[in-house]
Parts: sequence; C-alpha cells; structure tokens
Amino acid sequence: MRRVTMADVAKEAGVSKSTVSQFLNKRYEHMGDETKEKIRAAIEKLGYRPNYIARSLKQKRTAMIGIIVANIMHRVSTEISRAIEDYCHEHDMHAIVCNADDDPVKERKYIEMLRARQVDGLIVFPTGENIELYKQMEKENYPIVFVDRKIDGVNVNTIVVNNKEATHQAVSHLIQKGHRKIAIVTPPLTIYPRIERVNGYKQALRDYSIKIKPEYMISTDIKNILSQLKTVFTLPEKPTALVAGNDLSFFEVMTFIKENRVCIPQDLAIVVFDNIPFANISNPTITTIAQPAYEMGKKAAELLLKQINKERVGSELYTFPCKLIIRESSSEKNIIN
Amino acid sequence: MRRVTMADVAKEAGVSKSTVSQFLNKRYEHMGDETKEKIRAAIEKLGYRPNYIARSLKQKRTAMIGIIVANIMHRVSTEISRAIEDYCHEHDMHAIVCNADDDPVKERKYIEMLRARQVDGLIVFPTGENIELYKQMEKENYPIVFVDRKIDGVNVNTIVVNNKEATHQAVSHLIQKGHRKIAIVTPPLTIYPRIERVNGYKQALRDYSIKIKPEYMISTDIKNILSQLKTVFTLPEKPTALVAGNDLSFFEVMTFIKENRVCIPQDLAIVVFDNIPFANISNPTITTIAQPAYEMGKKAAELLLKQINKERVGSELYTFPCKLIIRESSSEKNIIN
DNA sequence: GTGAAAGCGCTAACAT
DNA sequence: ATGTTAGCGCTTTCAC
Repeated sequence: MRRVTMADVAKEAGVSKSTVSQFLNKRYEHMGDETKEKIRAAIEKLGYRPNYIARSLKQKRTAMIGIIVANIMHRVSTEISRAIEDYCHEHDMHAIVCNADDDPVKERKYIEMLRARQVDGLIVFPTGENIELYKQMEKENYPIVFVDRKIDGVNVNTIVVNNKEATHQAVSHLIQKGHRKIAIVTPPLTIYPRIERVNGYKQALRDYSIKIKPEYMISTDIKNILSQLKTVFTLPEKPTALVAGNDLSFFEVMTFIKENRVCIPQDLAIVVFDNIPFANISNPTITTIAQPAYEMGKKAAELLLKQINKERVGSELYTFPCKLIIRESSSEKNIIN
Repeated sequence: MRRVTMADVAKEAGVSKSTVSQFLNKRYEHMGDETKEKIRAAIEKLGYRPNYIARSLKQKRTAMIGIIVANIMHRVSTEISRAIEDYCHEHDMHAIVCNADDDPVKERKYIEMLRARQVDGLIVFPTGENIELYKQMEKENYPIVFVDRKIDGVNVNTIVVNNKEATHQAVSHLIQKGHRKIAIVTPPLTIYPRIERVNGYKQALRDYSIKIKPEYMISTDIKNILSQLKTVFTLPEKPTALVAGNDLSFFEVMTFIKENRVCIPQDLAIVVFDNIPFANISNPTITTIAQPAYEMGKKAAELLLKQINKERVGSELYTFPCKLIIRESSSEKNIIN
C-alpha cells in the first residue's frame, strides 16, 4: 500500500500535477469549476494527504520556528513559550521547544539541530555563552529574537523586563511598610537579570539610607540556599523581610519556612520575583513581582515573524515593566489553618 | 550568498556527493583517511550545515513526533508532555506539542497538520470525538499511542491511570478519618476518567454504607462550579470533606474557600485528584491523588518509538496506579498566618 | 574506496 | 485554463 502522492491524484482526476498543486494552494483564479470538482473527488477517493516536507524542500521554508529556553524549570519560561506558541498557531506556524538546561553545549547543539531542520527562525533565551554562534547568526541575517537576557555585542531584537526598577519598587514597598532588615536570595549572579535584581535591591536600600549588609545577601547554587538561610536566621539581627530573586529560590525559602516554622507574614514578609502560580489563592500570602509573560511572548513571536517575512529587521531592546502584586493577609488570619 | 549545499562541499573537497553523504552518515568503512580529512576541511571552510528536510524527504522519516494534548491547562498534561519530550530527546527525536483545547475540530486539524508534516508518529490525549479518524490511523497502522483516555472500539496502545480505584482509596481514607458528608466536584461527566472518578467515589460510600447524596455531587462547567458550591454550602448538612476531580475544579474550590473564609482542614478536608505543584510547601494543606506523569510519559514515548521502529505493535491498555499523598496539618497550626 | 544517476513529492516558471 | 519541465538537497543502489 504505497503512499498516495500528488501524481496519483493527478492521474485519477485526469489532470496534471501542477493543476493539482494549484488547487491545493487555493490558486483557483483560472481554474474550471469541473476541474476543481474532479480534483476534489480524486483527493477524497484516494485519501490523499499532501507532504509538507516535499513542499518545504522546494519552498525553502518550513513554517516552523524553534524556541530554545535556558531553563524550563522557571515558570515564566514556560508561560512565555506558551504565548509564543499561541501566536504562532494563529499565524499557521509551529514551534519546537527545546530546553538548554542552562548548558551552553546543549544550547549550541539545539541551535544547530533546529537550523538543520530548517526552522524559519529562532527565539532564544540565551545562556550567554555562545557569543560566536550568536554573532554568526546575526551576520547571516538569520531571523532570531532573544528573550529574558540582553547579550552585549550581539545586535538582535531582545525582549527583557525592567529587573532593576521592579526590584527597587518592591524593596521600597517593604521599607515603607517599616522593614529595615531585608534579605535577598538569588541563584549565583552569573547572568544579567539576577545582577540587575540585586542592583535594584541595593539601590532601594541606599535611597532610604539603609545600610547594605552583605550577610543578608545570599547568592548561591539552589542546593546551598537552604543552609545559608539557616545561617542568616541565626544572626542576632534576623531579617524581617526577604526578597526571593526567582521562583526556584522561593521554593527553597518555602522549604526553610515550613521546616523552621517561621510565621508569614508576622515573622517574615516575603516578596518573590517571578510568577508563582496560585499565589493568589494559596497561603502564605506572598507578594510577587509578575513578569508580563503573555505580552513578552507575543512580542517576541511578532518580531520574529516580521523578520521571517522580511518586513523589518532592527535590533532593538524591548523592556517590559513588571507588575508588583501586593498581597497582604491582614484580616485573613486564622481563616486557613 | 547562496546556501551551502552538499554539492559545494563535494566540489571543494574534490570528491562526489555520495562520498560526502557517506561521511556525514558516519559510514566510513571503506573511506580513505585523507578523503575524510578533505571533506572535514571543506565542511569547516564553507560552514556547511546539512539540510534535514531534504534528508527526510528521501528517507521518509523526520525524527519528529507529534503530541496532541486535549487541554494543556491541566498540569498533569504538561508534565506528561515534558516526560515524553525528554525521552524523545534522549533518542534523537523531537516533539511538536499541540493543544486541542478540548475541541475535536482542533484535534482533527492538528492530527492532519502533523501528519502532513510527516511526523513519524503521534501521542494523543484524545478528545474522543474523532473516532473515524482514530480508526483510520489504526487501519493504516500509523504509529500512535493514546494517553489519559481509553477510546472504545479503537485498538491502540493506551496509557491511563486507575481513576476509579484511586478515588475509591482517597474517599475511603476520608471516611476512615470520620467523614460522612463528602462532596465531589468535577467538570461535566463527558469523558471516561471523570466518570470513573465519580464511580470510585460512589463505590467507596457504598462500601461503607453511606448514602449517596446527589446534592453533594457537582459536575458542571468550570465557570458554574463556584455558584453551585455556594448552594451546597448553604445546605443544612454542609459537607465536611470534599474531593476535587481535577486541578481546574480545585482552583474553583480554592477561590470559594478564600472568599467564604472556610477553614481548612477544620471546617473542610480537601482531596484533589491531580498533581498540584507546591502542594507540599503551601497552605492550606491538601491531600492529593498524584498521577505518575513521568512514568506515563516515558512509557508512551517508549511504546511509540517501538512502533515507529517496527519492533512491536500491540494495542494494550497500560494502567498506572496513582499515589495518594496524605498531607494533614496536625501540629502545624498557627505556624503560617 | 569512490562516483554516476535516479528519485523522494512537491512547486513554479514558462509554454501552450 | 492547464500541461511540461526543471529543480529543491539529499540518499542509495549499482558500477567502476
């Protein structure tokens, strides 16, 4: 039972392949109604399904894009990916998502893999370590958009959030609520967004003339966070508020809180930089700095498709504002547990 | 600047296309060392990247599979998809994920789309409404695996969980803790797993000779759940325990709880059928019936790849057991809030 | 050991 | 209004 091809349809309908091709591509300008009907019937009878691979080979476009996420464990990455996929589907494109797992080697492998598959463009949450590869794509004018991290020296459209300002705003809010001893917990300061978040934190303290205490600043691998938290909370001056630099750090903080029976928010106020699902319906009540994932993803996809369609190129930096979502338990005490 | 093709490499290296092809496919059995080196150098010099689309056309395989998820809003669907993708990547395959959004029309569209793209096989969380299409694929012997829902009359390898038994176990547990007034909330009973969950609930009540009260059983569209919950909780005999049939129902329940200041678990014990992220670190403390998403995804992928490689076919039903994860707050009172 | 040639299923000039 | 033809970039017999 051989695969049904366009030639079979053509023969069945008594026309040529090109006519069938016209039909399939809905170019029926000069096509007889009966011809149309014959082709339609032949397709139906044979159960013909077009082969997009063959078409792609000829047309040199696959209607697929690749998304390379630095680390899919971050909630916001999956949210942005989803937004990109949705936008793509609306425009008859498909997306292949790959997880670089914060590994530049994997990132490179996936970029090459996806390009070998002839994806029409790439949206990358860059690890930042493959500068030469990025530059090469830029030089080739290959359609690409960066998300989450700006890479210096690579001129590519880039989507980021206002990490510094948003953190500044959140810390200022804590200070205005009376907090003076504010800790911050992040993964290692190896990438730009994390550095900016810490910078925003420091700036806010400075603006209120509060001394920056290095012992309140934890920046270490996820697996070490728990032990360092223990150290901080045995200091004579325990923090009364804490900023988690991203969701993964937050989970460590939560584990610490649960294990050590810290009361939220009486003993400790918490602000998290990242989208925490169900933060609004769950306790402890935590304030979050939400990234506009949907808008970011949509913009990234939009820019990429424009590049693919040669409508524009450019290499601008698009900075999206985060939203501080303040949740304070106030009157909710003793409702839950 | 034309794209570099294999012919260019061949010319540059002073060999023929077929030799280059051999080289790329690592078939160097009878290949001179100097030939190898010449080709390697030419590839490097020209920056050649193979075109997998052309290869796919010739080989009639794309090393891609499609995943069609009934509704990506369910946490467990994304977990299973992730597991499938991981398994695929380990086997040099890629996956394209599509969200049917519980819409049979979209499901059909995606199935046809993915097959036109020549994916080597499909993993489908079936809506259940495209029986003819499923049967056709079965007849064509097209590699396919169903996940989450068994479709009667379609003989395809299928991965499900023990919905009925797991719910039975959870409800039994509630009864053993002294509950007699147990409600259940699910989306409409249109698909098999939901029906089975309700059946497990009923069976458990029967086993303990507890009367089944229709007024405790809410099965309605997500958007109506809230209002029906209000009705239930104004009954003279309020439930003391509640089973949420899936994660989306649970979120509605949580909203209700928050709005109406119901105390968990004093006023109401809650069990959720589904994987709720952070259930372990968050309050209120809820018991969950966890589906083994990783194992399910892995098995689905494994079965599909075997079909693709013609190692086996079969159309078995694989039932995975869920795990009841009991979380009771006990001594944790007043630690949080 | 390496090359020549045919062909995968489709599209797009160009002819008619 | 439809047909002819020449590829797209690769793999794969089968010769040499």
